[in-house]
Parts: sequence; C-alpha cells; structure tokens
Amino acid sequence: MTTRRPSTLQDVARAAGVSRATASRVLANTGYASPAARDRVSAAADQLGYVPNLAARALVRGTGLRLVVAVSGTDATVLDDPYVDRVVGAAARVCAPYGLGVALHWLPTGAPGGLRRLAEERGLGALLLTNTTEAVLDAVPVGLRGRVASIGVGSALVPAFDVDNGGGTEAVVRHLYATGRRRIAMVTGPRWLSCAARSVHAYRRVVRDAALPVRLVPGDFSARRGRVAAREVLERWPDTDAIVGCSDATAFGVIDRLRGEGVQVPGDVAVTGFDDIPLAAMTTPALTTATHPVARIATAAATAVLAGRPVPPSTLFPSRLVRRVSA
Amino acid sequence: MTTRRPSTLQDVARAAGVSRATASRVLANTGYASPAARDRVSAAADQLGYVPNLAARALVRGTGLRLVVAVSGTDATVLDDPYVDRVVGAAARVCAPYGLGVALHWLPTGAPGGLRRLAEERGLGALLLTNTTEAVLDAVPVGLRGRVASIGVGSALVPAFDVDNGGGTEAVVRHLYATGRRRIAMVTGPRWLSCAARSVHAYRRVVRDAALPVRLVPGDFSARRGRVAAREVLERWPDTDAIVGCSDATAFGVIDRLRGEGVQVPGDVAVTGFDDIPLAAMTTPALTTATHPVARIATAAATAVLAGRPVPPSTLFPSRLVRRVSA
DNA sequence: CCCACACCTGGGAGCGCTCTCAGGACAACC
DNA sequence: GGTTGTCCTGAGAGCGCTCCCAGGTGTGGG
Repeated sequence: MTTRRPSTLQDVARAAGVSRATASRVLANTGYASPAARDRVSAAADQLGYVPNLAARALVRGTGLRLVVAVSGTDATVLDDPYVDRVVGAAARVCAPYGLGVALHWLPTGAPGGLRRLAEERGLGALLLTNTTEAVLDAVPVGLRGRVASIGVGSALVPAFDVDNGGGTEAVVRHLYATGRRRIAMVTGPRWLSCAARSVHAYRRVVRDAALPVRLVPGDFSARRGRVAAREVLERWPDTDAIVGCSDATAFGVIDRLRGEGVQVPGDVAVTGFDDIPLAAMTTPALTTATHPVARIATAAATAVLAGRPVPPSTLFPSRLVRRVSA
Repeated sequence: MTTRRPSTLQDVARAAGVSRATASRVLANTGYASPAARDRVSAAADQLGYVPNLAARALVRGTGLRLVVAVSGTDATVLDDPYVDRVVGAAARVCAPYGLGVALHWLPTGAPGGLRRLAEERGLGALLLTNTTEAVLDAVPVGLRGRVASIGVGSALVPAFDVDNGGGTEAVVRHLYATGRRRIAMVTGPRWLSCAARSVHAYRRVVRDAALPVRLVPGDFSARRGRVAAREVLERWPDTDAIVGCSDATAFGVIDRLRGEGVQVPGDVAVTGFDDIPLAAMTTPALTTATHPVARIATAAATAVLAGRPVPPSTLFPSRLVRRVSA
C-alpha cells in the first residue's frame, strides 16, 4: 500500500473525462451539467474517494473555515466554566457535517478591538458569542452581518438564543411562595451578565408582588461563592427561610454551608438551584431547580449561524421547574 | 468608516517597500531578513492590522486547518458524555494561539475506514483520538504520522496521554482495606475502554493480594448504571461493605440507591468515586474519590500533537486519592 | 433561414500564501 | 585577483478550488 496523494478535483475531472469546471459544478450541485456528466463525475469521485480540500475552497470563497465561539469576561472563572466547554462541544457537533472547525476565543471586556481583528481573519466563517454584553454586540463589524449569533443578549443585527431565566426564576420563586416560604433570599449571578439580570428582575417582581422583603447577595455561579453567600445571608437576615441559587453549583455550596451551620434543608431553609445538571437528582437532598437546556440552546445558535439567514428570530428556551426535595 | 478589504501580505510588502517573499520571511520568522527590513515589515503589518489568511497558508502548506478530536464508540452515551466536551474545550484553548479550529468527529467502532477518509481531508492538521481502541490506532494512516495523539491507549506510532487509573484505583482500594473494608465490590467502566480495564486490573491485583473476594459488576460511568449496579451488588453479595465506582457519577448513583434501600453510607457500605469532579466535595456525604485531571491531560495531548515532534513519550498523569466522608 | 433561448462545456484567471531558486552584495581567505 | 563563503533579496511557480465568460449545441418561433 503506497502513500497516495489525496485525489484532487483535477483527478476526478480527468477520470470522468470532463473539465475541472464541470466536475466542480456537479460536486457542488450548482449550475448546468448533463445527466451523463453528472453520473460519470459522481462515479469517479466515489471511486477515487475524493474529499474536497477545504482550505482551497475557503481561500477562493473568501470565508468559511471556523466557527469561532467567543466568550467575553474579565474573570478567569468564566473562561474555566464547564459551561463554555458544553457550548464548544455542541457547536463542534453541529459543525461536523459542514467540515467546519470550532475555535474558542476570549474577548476581554472593554476591548472590542479584539472582535474587529477576529472579523478580519479570513478563516472566520461564523461567530458565536457567549456571555456577552450589549457593548460587545454593538462592536460587531458589518462584515460579519448574518454570520453571528449570540447566546445571551441580542441586538437588532445579532439574533439571541438563551434560556428563559426570567420564567425559570419566576417559577422557582412562586413555588417557594406556594410552599409557605415568606423570607426568600437570592444569590445572584455576575452583574454584567444579562441572563443573571433577568433572573434578578424576575425575583424582584415576584417578591414585590407578594409584598415580601428583597434579599440579594452577589454570586458568580460557583459553589465556592455559594458557600460565602449562604453565610452572608445567615448573618444579615437570620430569619431567611429560602435561598434561591443562580446555578446548581451555587445551590450545592449554599446547602453545604447551611448544613455546616446546623441549618436543616429543606426543614429550616429551602434551597433551589438553576440548570438541572444531572447530579441535581443524585444529591441528598435532591435539588429542586429549573432546567437549562444548554446543549439545545448552543445547538440552535450554531445551526442558525451556519444557516446564515438574514435575520433569524431571537429565541428564548423555556425553563421548567423541577420539584425535588430541597424546596 | 468604509468596509475595508482585509489587508494581505502583498499590502504589507508594498507598504514596507519589500517583496512578498521578504515580508513572508519576516512574519514567519524564518530564513534571512535584514534588521531594517524586519522593522519596516513589522511596522507595516502592525499599522495595517495584518492578519494572515489561514486558508491560503493551509492550502500551500498542505496541512493545517483543524485539530480533529475523534471519539470512538458505538454508544451514544459516550458521545453525549460531558467528558468529550471538556476535551474539546481544552483542545480549543490550546489551538487558539495557533489560529486552528477544533472539530469533533465520531468514529464508529469497527469501521476504521472513517479514519482514512478523515486523514485524506487536507483540512486536517492534527488528530486527537479519545476513548479509542488498539484496532482504531492500528488503522491510523502513515500520512498522519507525528500529527496524532491519543487520550487513552497508545501505540508505537501514537503517543498516549491518560490518567493513571491503575494507580488511582489501587490507592482507593488500599484505602478501603486500610479502613477495615474486606468485601469490596467494583462497578466497572465500559469493557472495551483500556482505562476502565486498567482500573479493573488494579482492583483485581489489590484484592487478590489481600485474599479478598472479587466482586465485579459492569457499569458505563453513568449515574443511572450506578443505581442499577448498586442493586445488583446488594442482591448478589449482601455482605458487601464497600463499593468502588468507576466514576463520580456512578458513585452518586450507587449512594443514592443504597440510601434508598436503607443502607448507611459510609456506615454500612463505603463508596468511592473516580474523577473528583467539583461537586464531589459538595455532596453529603462528601465523596472519597481519586483525581482525574481531564483538562491537563487533554491540554498536554493537544499541545504534543500541535508541536508535532516525531515520537513524544507517552504520559500517565498521576491520580491522587482524595479522602472525604463516603469512605 | 435566422434568431432567441435554454442547456451544457472548458479555458483560464485568481484567491493569498509559502518556498525554491537564482542571483547580488559584501567580507574573508588563499 | 579569484574563490569561497554568508547574508540578503525578489521573481515566480504553484497549492486546489470556484466562478466568470466565451463558445458550443440543440430546439422552437418568427
């Protein structure tokens, strides 16, 4: 078995007895080609095991090699978040049939120049923004129009895909209220993240409508911060009877700390999470939480951006309350 | 602000008053170039915001657009595994400075033709195999020599990177023995995965050396299987006093089921995991487990494959016992 | 009979880059 | 003076593909 040079379009054309142009038209299924030519080219391509050279195609087309997942944030924790990996994984799955690669890119907050530079790279086929802000969105160059989507906040030009944090949080808080909780605190996500803001907004609304006190403690989705936040809640408002976590990890941190302080969950204080990660059902007490279909969201966003429609609609994926034991 | 055409090497060369070739040499830092030329080219590139066109480079070099992470397996659970996402994420981080993208590819077990086809795609710059078998490894085409690495099993041509499952499992089982456990069962990983086989091997060895009974139940890393396996262990060997899980998820499943049956953990039965996921410290009881530095392993593998050394050494990353409460 | 039109084809340019190669300049040695 | 070098440079040839365009063939209508 010799080390064969991969066969090129030229080889296929020669084998089929047509010109490169005709072979290209057949393979790309564009323009005219006689049925006979079609058959011969297809057969030749099959027999030679022809695989198009993506680099050449991208070069001449001027676009199309990578879908870049760009994450904004100043904080290393955001970049180390397994959430980002899940988005990248989902994007990679979507890209596979297109023969596209996925690249991960960090966008320092407050330096939108990075985006422009990214856009000027011809290798960039599509852009998927995550954890981003309005400011970054406004900096998206026109050249990328139709090839960008955002997970999180959107704009007139950039379609957004995200979970309905507001709805999920509302369901969670209402559930707490329905089960008799009246002094409900919340551990928030990072302030600059719109999804976190939506959760806070929903919490405020429900709590205000029910004439309950507002008790907010800053968090960052991590379990570590959850621990700290639980302690803070206990100190500032000792009579708190429920804590809403902005993520399941936060909720686990909260629960762990509460237990360390001798507080019963859910007996003394109910705790809820957000995300419904697989382990939420496994812990004791099993976590009451709201679903967050990350894979579906990322898949939808990647699909939309690859389809390249002019202005696809923004989509909010519903978040469902999952009642378990912790609340 | 007009929509500028991205500047090309030609533009840089013209601005610097040199030829394309010289500019290329300076920018690639290869071959001769006078200091004066170097300065002028660098300045011009800076000023024009020159970004090389990866497609063109890959085209002429004949390699280099994507690092493909290929996962073998017949089972959808393997592909849906967040583990794969973590590998892809780590690879994407490593690739970023190289301007490379990462693609995810599924390699059906028993159909190594997929690998050849993949290799013939010129867009393929490097290949990272995960969850793979010796058979797949043997099918790696010579054309990819030096551009492949494997997470898991290796071969003479393909360097392997993996966690030292054997060492980790040994530490876990010894710990169980040291704390008085004498009837230790194990929930294994998928049979065809060499890392799972190493764990089983280590378990067998330690247990045999101590003249303890061998109690193996098949698993697949999932919490769901852990539940089923726990029940099976209880039925077949009711006097079991420790269960070694092949993953933290499995261990959580086991614990959940045991508790459902009224069995105390670790009072009646000690349970251990493997991976030391962040949540292992958060649950009650906190999970005794062995570390599995997935990100470090994947990073090392991706780095090695991008460096493209002829025959990098295979590496096993140590797994450390983490003593918590469950065992 | 000629023209319009649809259908089909191949020549050829060119995407932006890398790399080989021939050759110039200059120093150091015989 | 030649003869080696070493250092530096630019012309030019492609990499494999897509797409424009000129040109061919047939068919039907004026």
